[in-house]
Amino acid sequence: MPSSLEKKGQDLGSQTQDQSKPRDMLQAKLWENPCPFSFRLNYLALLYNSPLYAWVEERYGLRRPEYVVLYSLAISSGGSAMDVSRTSGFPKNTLSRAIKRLRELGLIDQYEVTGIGPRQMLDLTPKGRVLFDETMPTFAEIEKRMLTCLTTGERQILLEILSKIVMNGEDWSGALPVPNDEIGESSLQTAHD
Amino acid sequence: MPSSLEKKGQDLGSQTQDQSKPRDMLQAKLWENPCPFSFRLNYLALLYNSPLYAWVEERYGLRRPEYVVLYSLAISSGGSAMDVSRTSGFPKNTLSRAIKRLRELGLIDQYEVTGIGPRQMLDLTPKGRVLFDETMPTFAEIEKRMLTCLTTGERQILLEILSKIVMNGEDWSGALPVPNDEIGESSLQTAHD
DNA sequence: GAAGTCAAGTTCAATTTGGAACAAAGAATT
DNA sequence: AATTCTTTGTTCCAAATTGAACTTGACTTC
Repeated sequence: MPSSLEKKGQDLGSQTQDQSKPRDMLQAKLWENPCPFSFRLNYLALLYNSPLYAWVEERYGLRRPEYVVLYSLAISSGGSAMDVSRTSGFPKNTLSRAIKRLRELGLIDQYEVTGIGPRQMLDLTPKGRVLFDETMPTFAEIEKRMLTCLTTGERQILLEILSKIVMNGEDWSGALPVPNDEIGESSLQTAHD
Repeated sequence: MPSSLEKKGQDLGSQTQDQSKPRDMLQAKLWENPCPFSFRLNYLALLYNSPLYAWVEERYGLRRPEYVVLYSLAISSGGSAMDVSRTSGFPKNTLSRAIKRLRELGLIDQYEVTGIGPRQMLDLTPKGRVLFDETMPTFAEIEKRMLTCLTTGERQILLEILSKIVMNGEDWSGALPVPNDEIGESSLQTAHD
């Protein structure tokens, strides 16, 4: 449902002040945004994820964290819960529940490996592999469609550039700059608690 | 599918075996992923959003949907709840709550405009504008840091390409391909409920 | 080898979320 | 003009999420 943006290509030059507002807001977020890159990131991730995870849930009864675990294990040949957490952003207790359910469904197995602390290694069962092989093409197909409007060269450049940013993630993510911190008490009462 | 800058961090075996696995999963998601673009999208959005919204919540007591409303209204000079919903992905009831709280805090105003259905126009109060002006630079700064590893040309190209994909969003988002749909009952009993 | 430290995973409780039903204001159709 | 239809926004409530505390197992240091 979050995908019905601007059904008709109405001319937005009319300027009657209250007509095509949703389009205006999208245009503003695209072209008058102090964070133009971040917006595109979030917006595209949204447009991509929503229909796919809705489909997986409706058709396979797997919620998003569960499918994320399955997918992560599939392409990296196993791993631990913390691996999935760090590369997907879900907190470990959410993943703990997801893993429990996936095991109950017989989609993944848990190997107790001694010598690495309380860590437990996870991997797909054959059944889990079948489910992944069955669903993955749909994810790949939407990604393919998403990139159809680009030339082959553009697709290559895009991946290269994004890779660069990801690999430098440790440099920019983390500590905040907090421009006027420690001095300005902010215009708003810190109303939490 | 990987391009020229393959496997930069392959030499991390010098460390103990402790930290090697999460690295491996990240590398797998980067270079052996059938959806390499989607992963980068989600991963970068995560890395960007998490610290920022945590900061806004801790420092200003505003949760993410609330700040999203504020930000959206700020850069598009007002709008309706549905405008924000469609451009941000949050469902309308979540935004309804957020709007209510922002009004209670005196950060936004609600103008009843007759003649446009039940739609209500929202806009920032001066107080809301101050809060936006105070917080926005931090968001912009993180985005700037995120892009420091790129040349000016690369930044330009990146924005152009992403814009193209966003503008074609209606073409690829929406109906799913569902490769082997309608026939295979899937390998998993639809175990939801 | 015993105590302390640390990271991974689980459980619990409180909060947040979002689907569904509902209410309200125009617009469209007759 | 009356009756539907459509779109926006709100309320309700069940379910999901996640921070915090807790448990477990291994490594470190004495």
